Amino acid sequence: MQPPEVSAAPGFRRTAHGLRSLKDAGLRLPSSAASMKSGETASSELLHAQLGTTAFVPRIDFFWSVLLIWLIGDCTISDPNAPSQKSGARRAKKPMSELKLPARSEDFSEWYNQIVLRAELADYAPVRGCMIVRPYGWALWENITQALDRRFKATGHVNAAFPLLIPRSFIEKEKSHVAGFSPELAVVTHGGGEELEEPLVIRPTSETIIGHAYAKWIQSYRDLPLLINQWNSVVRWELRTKLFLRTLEFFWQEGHTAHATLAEAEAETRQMLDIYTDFAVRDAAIPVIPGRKSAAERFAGADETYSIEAMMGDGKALQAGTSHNLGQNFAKAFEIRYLDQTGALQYCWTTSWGLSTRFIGAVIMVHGDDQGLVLPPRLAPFQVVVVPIFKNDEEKAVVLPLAQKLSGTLADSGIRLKMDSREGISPGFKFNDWEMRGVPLRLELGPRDAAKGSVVLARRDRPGREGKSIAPQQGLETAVRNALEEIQKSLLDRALDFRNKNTVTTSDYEEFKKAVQTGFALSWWCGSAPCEEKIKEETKATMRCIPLEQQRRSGKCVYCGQPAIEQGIFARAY
RNA sequence: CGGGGCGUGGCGCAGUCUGGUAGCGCGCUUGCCUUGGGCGCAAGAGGUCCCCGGUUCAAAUCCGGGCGCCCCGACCA
Repeated sequence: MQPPEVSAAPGFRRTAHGLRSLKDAGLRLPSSAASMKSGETASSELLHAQLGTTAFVPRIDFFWSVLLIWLIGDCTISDPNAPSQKSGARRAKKPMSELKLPARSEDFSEWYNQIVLRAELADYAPVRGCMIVRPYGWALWENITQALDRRFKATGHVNAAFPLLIPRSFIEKEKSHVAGFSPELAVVTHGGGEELEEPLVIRPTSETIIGHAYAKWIQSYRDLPLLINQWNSVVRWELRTKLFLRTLEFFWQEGHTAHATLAEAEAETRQMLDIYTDFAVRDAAIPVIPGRKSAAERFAGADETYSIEAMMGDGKALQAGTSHNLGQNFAKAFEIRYLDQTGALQYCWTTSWGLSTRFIGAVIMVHGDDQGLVLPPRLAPFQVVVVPIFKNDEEKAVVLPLAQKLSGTLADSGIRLKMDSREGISPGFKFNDWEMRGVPLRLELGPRDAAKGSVVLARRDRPGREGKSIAPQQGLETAVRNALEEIQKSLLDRALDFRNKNTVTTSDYEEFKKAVQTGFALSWWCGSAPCEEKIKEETKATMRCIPLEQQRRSGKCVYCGQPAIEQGIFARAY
């Protein structure tokens, strides 16, 4: 069934709370039409009966609609050109637009909000700007944390936990750090009913408190490198928030390392950037551009900041992970020193790196489509959903045990699987439901399959008939694994293709301005802050990063025309 | 922090202008019926109308104050 065209759409904007609605996305009935619903139920049956048997459909149709209007009073039902009252009545009764997401191409922002809520990834919390991560969203986050944690451990890092509360004086010890963070600090002034002597801040990041600890723990070059990571949440008092992308509190990991030399610290910084890149590409199927940040975009307190930048489905950029070389800034502020082999006292070189729940936003915005979420198999909480189909006890007795058996086999082989045995819900509903929630592969198993020894596989990355195929129950595990691999690959290919199509390499400022409206511009930049600033003012695009991979040529700055030796990615950003 | 919108069963809204019985849809519960792309029928449960104060015989509605949320513009993962 096609979603109905409800004629009153223009000008009928959702109200604020409508944005939260799970159920009425896109429903734009005028109140008069809505009120028709109550009166129309009985009549609609009548209409069906009449329409089914008469040759004078158009006349009868008109007659009945007039009667209906008359009965109901002030009712602006309908478009007289509607195909028939039959469908008209059904529409009013059960508008499918109610169940449908806003189209991604029409309202990207609203589409995003709806997906987060309807796929049950997260919900709004009672405090402005905070989010509740729901089990399904948290399961996704857990898979992200595991994929990263594995990589951290493999490169010699260990996990620990540092406190939530930090003495305010700590934040003030590193001057650019204070400048960067003080506007967004949450400060605790009272405890135990008394005003505190020294206010505490809720960590916006943990460089300072970890610096304090490292100063105690590090004495000798033998204590280095120190490689610690922590999984936690931090608070930054943001003014404009959006679930996952920007919330007051967010979850992340922050790695903090100390090294004997600048070279080592730089190598660590770059290694972690590589790890983020590898994770994004291989596990999340998100192509990213690893690069160096300009001075203006650098972390408060870092000598050098690197990031991976990804293109979202609307052409905007999202910083998906960052890695900082902190030089000796924090080492000096917190006296993190060691005795080297010659017995000389040296300041350490430190790094920090983080990836947050914002990454979930990237997954949504890179892969999602009009049907909802699309999750890459390697991160999906459920890689496969099994929908059994039957219409009576007899069929149920055949189908259900078979579905359970096949599910059991697949689950035992390590495939993350959900068997949807909810009763009283039609298979069609389940199809749509799990598509909205992004499950990569659906297995449909009905009486016909049971008889033929087959299963229907439906790929989420190709909605509808196109993505369906029939596989034998024998050797299903292999077929499923192959399908998941293919989906993983096709998601990456598609995202990469999209990014390439929407990235323009240009030295012409007019062309540049056009490019950053819809995607990325790769352009020569002279490296001066004023040019960067002007570009931002004039186009709203910022310097996302200077890609690590550079051509060896040189060129002219896209803004000022002065000689430039590096090309940067410019884009509007989240 | 500036501009706009909103606050009424779980969710979305009507009712507020013009004061007098709190209503609709969805969802939920129970039963029947259905189930290969968002089923249907019937019967139920569920509300301090954001808070405080005022006016009035009477306030969801009028007046004053407060709180909260969402959306659009300057900083950040």
